[in-house]
Amino acid sequence: MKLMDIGEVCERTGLRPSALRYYEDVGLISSLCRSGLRRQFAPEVVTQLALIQMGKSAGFSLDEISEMFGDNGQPNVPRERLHRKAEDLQRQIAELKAMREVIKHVADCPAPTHMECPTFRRLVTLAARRAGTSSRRVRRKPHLR
Amino acid sequence: MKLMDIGEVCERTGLRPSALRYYEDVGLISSLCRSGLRRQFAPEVVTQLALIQMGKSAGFSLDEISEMFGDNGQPNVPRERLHRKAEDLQRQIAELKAMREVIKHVADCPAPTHMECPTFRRLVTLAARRAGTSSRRVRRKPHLR
DNA sequence: GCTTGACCTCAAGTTGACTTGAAGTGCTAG
DNA sequence: CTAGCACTTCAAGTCAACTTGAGGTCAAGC
Repeated sequence: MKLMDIGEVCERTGLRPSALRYYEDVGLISSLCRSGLRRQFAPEVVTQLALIQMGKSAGFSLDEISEMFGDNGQPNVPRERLHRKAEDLQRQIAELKAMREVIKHVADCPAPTHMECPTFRRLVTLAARRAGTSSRRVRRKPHLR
Repeated sequence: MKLMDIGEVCERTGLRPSALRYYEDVGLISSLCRSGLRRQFAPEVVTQLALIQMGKSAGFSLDEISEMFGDNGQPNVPRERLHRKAEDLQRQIAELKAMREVIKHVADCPAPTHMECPTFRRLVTLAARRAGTSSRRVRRKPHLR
């Protein structure tokens, strides 16, 4: 089980060193030891980081992610709670689908002003009703250098 | 066509006055006129705001939203671009579904450590592969008072 | 005339998730 | 022995999307 420098982890995950150090800081991942000053990571962090990236793009905050999969990918949260997360996700999926329909409609509908198109209004008001009931929050645009 | 005070718009949308003023500031919505100091909004802003909320919970930034539906809900963006947005959304939907599967699995799988469970690893690596190809970014947790 | 309540403006603060920069460490190669 | 490189720490900066707070306006009701 060969250990990796931060640079190698970066290469394999596409993340930047500063991000990995930050994740370690907040306890999302951990390095096994140091070689001199350098952090040494076990190969599993690559999988863990994949999980983290997935969680992020699903709209979970780092806090929620570490809640779901503790320091080593183990969930430290009751099943019931996880099932609620899954339901949350289900709701967010529905919202995204609604949004996709609206966008497709806008792209293709020839009506001069969408606010007057009944299909459009129906899509939006339906979606708005749902939006009120959901509490999903989603991550923001990362600052891409 | 009766005009509305900011307070009424807030009531109908669940948004806070400060948010509406901010949206007006950045040009997402606009008030028709003032009565004294008070902004007067047309009833359509309610629909517009629903659209905005939908966009946000779909992970679009306010910038992207105003790009998609200009100041009055009219898109000022070529169809082709909108179709790309729809495809983006499709990808994000797939990611969310993957995440949902992972969570469901974690909730129910009896394996002592998930990192060793083959199903888990398969789900994660599959999802990671996809995550690399997508560029969807998603809004962050709002600061709920 | 005075209070109350709903609005207003403007500047500054907050949050999460990093990034940036300055200054230092430690191994390797020439 | 020195240079270079990949790493290190730590404090401060950045970004979007608001919120908060101080101080002001205005119409309505007592």
